[in-house]
Amino acid sequence: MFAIDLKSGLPIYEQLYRSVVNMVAAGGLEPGQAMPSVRVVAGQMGVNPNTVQKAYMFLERDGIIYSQPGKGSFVAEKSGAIKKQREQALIKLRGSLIEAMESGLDGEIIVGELKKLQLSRGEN
Amino acid sequence: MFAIDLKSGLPIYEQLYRSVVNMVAAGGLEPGQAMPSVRVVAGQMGVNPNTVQKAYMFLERDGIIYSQPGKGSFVAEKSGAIKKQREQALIKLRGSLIEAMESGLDGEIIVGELKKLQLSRGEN
Amino acid sequence: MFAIDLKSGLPIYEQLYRSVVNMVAAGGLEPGQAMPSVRVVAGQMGVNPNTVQKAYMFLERDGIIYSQPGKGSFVAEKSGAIKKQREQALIKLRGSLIEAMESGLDGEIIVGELKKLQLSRGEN
Amino acid sequence: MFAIDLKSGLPIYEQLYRSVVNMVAAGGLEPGQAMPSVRVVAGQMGVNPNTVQKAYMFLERDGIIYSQPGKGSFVAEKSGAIKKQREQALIKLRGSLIEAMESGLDGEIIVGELKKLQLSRGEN
DNA sequence: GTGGTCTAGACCACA
DNA sequence: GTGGTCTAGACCACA
Repeated sequence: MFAIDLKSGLPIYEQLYRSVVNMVAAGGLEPGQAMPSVRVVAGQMGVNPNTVQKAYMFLERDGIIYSQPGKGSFVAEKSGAIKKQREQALIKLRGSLIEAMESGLDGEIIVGELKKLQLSRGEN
Repeated sequence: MFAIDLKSGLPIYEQLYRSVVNMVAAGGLEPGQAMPSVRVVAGQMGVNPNTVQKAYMFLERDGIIYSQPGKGSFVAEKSGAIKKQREQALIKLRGSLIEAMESGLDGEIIVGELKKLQLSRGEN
Repeated sequence: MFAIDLKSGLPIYEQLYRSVVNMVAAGGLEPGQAMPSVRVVAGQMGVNPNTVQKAYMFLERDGIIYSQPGKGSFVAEKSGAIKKQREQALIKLRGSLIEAMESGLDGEIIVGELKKLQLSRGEN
Repeated sequence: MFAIDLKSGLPIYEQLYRSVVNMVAAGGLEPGQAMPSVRVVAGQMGVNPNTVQKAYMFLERDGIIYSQPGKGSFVAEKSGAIKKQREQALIKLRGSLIEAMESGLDGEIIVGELKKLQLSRGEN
């Protein structure tokens, strides 16, 4: 249903959050589509309903989904998810760049890594 | 003495660990040099000795320092620790770069972030 | 629950660590199985939770178990840990054999020790 | 003067003890020969006199050296040192064998290691 | 004095 | 309830 890894160390609600964001951004969840209910997700993934509820709360706060009382939760505009995903990617990237530079990795090596990845992705 | 920020959310022992690693990498602590004792660090930083002990334990485990009960703790050879640190930073950086590109962040934006960081670090 | 001997001189957390490693290696603890909680182990063995926590921390660091805050600790895949353990045992054994031979101990005496141990273990 | 490794983790007095035992057993220190005084050893090795004193105390207790009040310490019979060395090697070997077997290493593998070492030493 | 271990007990995020 | 962090304070071997 959603991709979570119990061994990853990341809180499960955080993994659920990201999984939904990524699915909306990638088109796996269409805008307007009904989200599975908290209980269904919890049941199918063998996870505590409180945990799913927490993920949904943050998703709504960030405008990735919206809830209609009595009807359930629905997927919001795709653009919001994409924006959020980029924000998160950028924050993480900044952290990695700082660590890389603090460890003495040269700027050229970093740009080299980037170019290698661009090439490999361009060839896919 | 060492840089820690109680509000950062990161555990204190983890901040101490990183602070020492960075100082060794930057040459602020020379190989063979005596580290300030667990009790001294605890006293000067207003932190419990157990917390400092925990940081020192991880530092020894990772070969950054070595301890001699009864004598004190000493900075280990620089090369091993630094090399390991760079490896880890590079692996993390690759992951972030892939995520950034998958989220649609442009290569130019990424290089831009790198340049911003280089400037801010160069000006320090 | 786990085998510890307060008189042995070895730290309690180290004995707990070894006991768990041996049980996983011997199949007494199956991969994926839930470990008894830190508090339960502490209570049943008459030991402080911090001490058990320390053992669990090292077990997780070495990939013998993995922890999920809020859920519990679980036995990890068997293969990785065991393989590592064997490697370390073999390296240590080689060192001991060299020392034994250098000190003039005969090969037959060494094999005799091995057979004695095999007998005593086979009879358990 | 004597072989000690500050990073080894073994107490220094224990390393001094072993170093003397090995030197007597190997003939580097002759029976009847005067041992360097505690102060000289401490001075030359940059070690606390208390530490050297402790090593000498155990060496005398185990009959490796003997002291003549007012004259100093002297190397005892070679046979005592050799016997002690073998004892220690055997104790260490037993520990390694137990660990090796607990980690699941087969008895044949262990004997194989022994034979490999015997061959390589026979060819030296 | 120095590192290392341990107890007792508190508080936190997460489930 | 569960793991994780932290304080306060004791005790030990070693130097």
